[in-house]
Amino acid sequence: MPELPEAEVVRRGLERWVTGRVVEGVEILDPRSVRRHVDGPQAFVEDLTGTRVLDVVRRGKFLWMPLAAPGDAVDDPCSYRPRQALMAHLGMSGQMLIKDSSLPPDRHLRIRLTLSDAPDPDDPSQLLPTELRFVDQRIFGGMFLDPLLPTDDGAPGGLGRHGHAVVPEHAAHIARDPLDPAFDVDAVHDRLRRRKTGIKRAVLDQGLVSGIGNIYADEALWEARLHYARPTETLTRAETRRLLAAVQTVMTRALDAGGTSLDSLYVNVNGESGYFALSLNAYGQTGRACPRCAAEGRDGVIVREQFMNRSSFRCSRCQRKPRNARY
DNA sequence: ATTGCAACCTGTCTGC
DNA sequence: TGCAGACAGGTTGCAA
Repeated sequence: MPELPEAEVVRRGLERWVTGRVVEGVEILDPRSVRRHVDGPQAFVEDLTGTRVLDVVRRGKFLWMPLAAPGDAVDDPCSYRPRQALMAHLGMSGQMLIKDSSLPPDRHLRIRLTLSDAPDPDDPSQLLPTELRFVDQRIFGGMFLDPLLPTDDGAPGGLGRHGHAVVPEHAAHIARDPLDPAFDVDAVHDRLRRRKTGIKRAVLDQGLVSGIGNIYADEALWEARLHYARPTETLTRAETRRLLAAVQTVMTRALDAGGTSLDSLYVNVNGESGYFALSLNAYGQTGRACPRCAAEGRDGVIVREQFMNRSSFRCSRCQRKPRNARY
């Protein structure tokens, strides 16, 4: 999927185009894209129709839109307590597109939301596009309505304007991500030290630290010069800090570039690709000289290996396999 | 607690 | 040209 930077690009697009609008119609073109909605796709249509989108929030790779119930007046957005949210996960190939209803249906269009009219903030004489389309080739992603539960950690769930201490039920097990203001590096280090596994497996665990997927795991490990099988219980605090700082800088740079588009499957809400793929140092770079080694006149090369049933990319020289490697 | 694996899907690319 | 197989940004749930 889309990992954290891609999800955040989508969140920003949705925040600008969808916040404040009423969901006037819901059309499900493929019921498999309505996930975990307890009463099924038809109830999803009924429960979502007429609600108003209050905000767009993200934690890790999960996106959600807190909703005002039909007819509820929201005079003070800070005191209104939404009871449910429209949850979305992009899976491996999900897209959220803002389009006008006059445009033809997209290939793999699964869910279509018709939105109330709203003026374009950049040009109030024009109306914004009328639809939010969920497009997903592989159907590993999906949308569903989820109750918002109080959270005991006090801070806002993910990034978003609303500071409610609530989180959707199905995002409650997701840890804070490295770009969350409340992200706690030392707390993650303490949890890492208590685990007995390899570092890459650990950073891909969304319950420990969220938002990291296969691309940014490999990029951050390369940046921090750590092998994916390094045992977590032997990490020094300095190494954990180095790794998580690498995650933060790589993700921030990716966000600035509009995300990583390896093909046309990841795009922002306007259908545009990101260009961080041009800046990848390790992921997908099999056989290329390691950029760091090359700069130092050394001969490290990027190799590809199978790990956790997926590909891992590392430098053969500056990310050597530790003797106590853990898989 | 950790780990491996299958399942959920569609599509593209490579080699025979 | 067809066909089989590998591979692709993720999450969940179950078995060992």
